[in-house]
Amino acid sequence: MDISEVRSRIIATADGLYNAKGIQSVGMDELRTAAGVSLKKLYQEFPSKGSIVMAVLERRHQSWTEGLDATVRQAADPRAKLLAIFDYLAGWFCQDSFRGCGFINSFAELGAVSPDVAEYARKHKESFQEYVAALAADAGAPPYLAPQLSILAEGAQTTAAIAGTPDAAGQARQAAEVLIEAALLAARAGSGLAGSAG
Amino acid sequence: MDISEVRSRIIATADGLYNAKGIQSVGMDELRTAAGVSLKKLYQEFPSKGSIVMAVLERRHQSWTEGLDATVRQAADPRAKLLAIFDYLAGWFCQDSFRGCGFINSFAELGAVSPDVAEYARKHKESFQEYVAALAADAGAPPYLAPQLSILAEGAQTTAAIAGTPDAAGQARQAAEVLIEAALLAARAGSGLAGSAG
DNA sequence: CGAAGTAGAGAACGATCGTTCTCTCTCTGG
DNA sequence: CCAGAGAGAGAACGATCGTTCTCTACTTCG
Repeated sequence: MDISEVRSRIIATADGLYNAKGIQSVGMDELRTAAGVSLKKLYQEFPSKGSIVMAVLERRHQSWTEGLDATVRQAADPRAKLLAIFDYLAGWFCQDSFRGCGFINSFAELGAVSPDVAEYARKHKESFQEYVAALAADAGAPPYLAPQLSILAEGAQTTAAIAGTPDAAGQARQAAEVLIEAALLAARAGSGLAGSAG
Repeated sequence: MDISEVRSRIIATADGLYNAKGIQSVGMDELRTAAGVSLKKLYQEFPSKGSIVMAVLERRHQSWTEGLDATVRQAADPRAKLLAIFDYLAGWFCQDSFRGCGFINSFAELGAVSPDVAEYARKHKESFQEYVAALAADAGAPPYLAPQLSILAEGAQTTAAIAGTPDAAGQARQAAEVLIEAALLAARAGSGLAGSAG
């Protein structure tokens, strides 16, 4: 467990530094100092910087998934769960450490030269879309709603990051309300017709 | 004019390389070879790599603005102009060279360490939002519509880049239709009431 | 023709990167 | 008390980066 403690401390430190300054701007020596471990131990735990990057991405994925799900679970009904996605974003955007989605950033930085990073970012976004799709299905919405909400969430992240303000979360949430409303109306109308016809 | 020709050739080459491989992954020597100029001439035209990056950002901003406006101008009515934004995105996403929004990417890569890059990315996004706001105002939509459509456009860009498919453009366009419809309905209802009251 | 200024090619330089090696110190087993 | 394994600190290494310098060749003007 001690060996795991130092490992997770390295990953957590790397996560913070990579988020704050970008991956390529943080050298192994800076990470070593910040994590308070020897360079030898660092390379004992990880064979290369690339493997640290992948470990950080895994940590981010887990953190995002758990945090999002915790917020969504607090919502009462399926429609509120869909909107809770944007409440989670709002809380995230207000953190001082927020500098945009770590997967979008790492993809932008390394996606073209590191297939592993590109693939992991793709899978992360795919899993988010599937998560939204499950929530939308629970709400009885037609399948086209999930990509729409996912795109809104992605856009809110980059907009908030570049603008430096959390406004985009609320704006995206209001847009989501409209889209959900319209999709549910269409579904009810569609299923009603189909139901009466079937 | 010849001095300007070599300069623009350098910028165009740098744009292509930076887009394809990321800024930090492209060295001055690679740029020199690809542009077919001597290292001396390169540093004669630009004092540093950073200034080339800024010149590339300017070129991207101009290219984006002109391309978008050309597509928008072809649309007949204000509502179609708003939707034309997503048609422009669709065409862009289908290009082989598409690797995401260059401003999002450069912000992710250098925003934390280069205030100039961060500021330019912010201004670019701001100008896009103002452009959308003007189109939305022409359509008679309430002011909240523009940020919603901007966020959709941003999200479509990152989604398409990471997923590697152009699907997001169409999905965002459909969402935009719903949002525009709802906003115009609300505006007509609101102005109708206000007008009858005033 | 001859001299001088200019441009190109690439070597060179200092800095920094990821990674490895060395040296020293400590801790443990007998 | 001692021998040896292991860990920490940081020097060292090769590669690469951005940037500058050198050397050569060509061109142009008198």
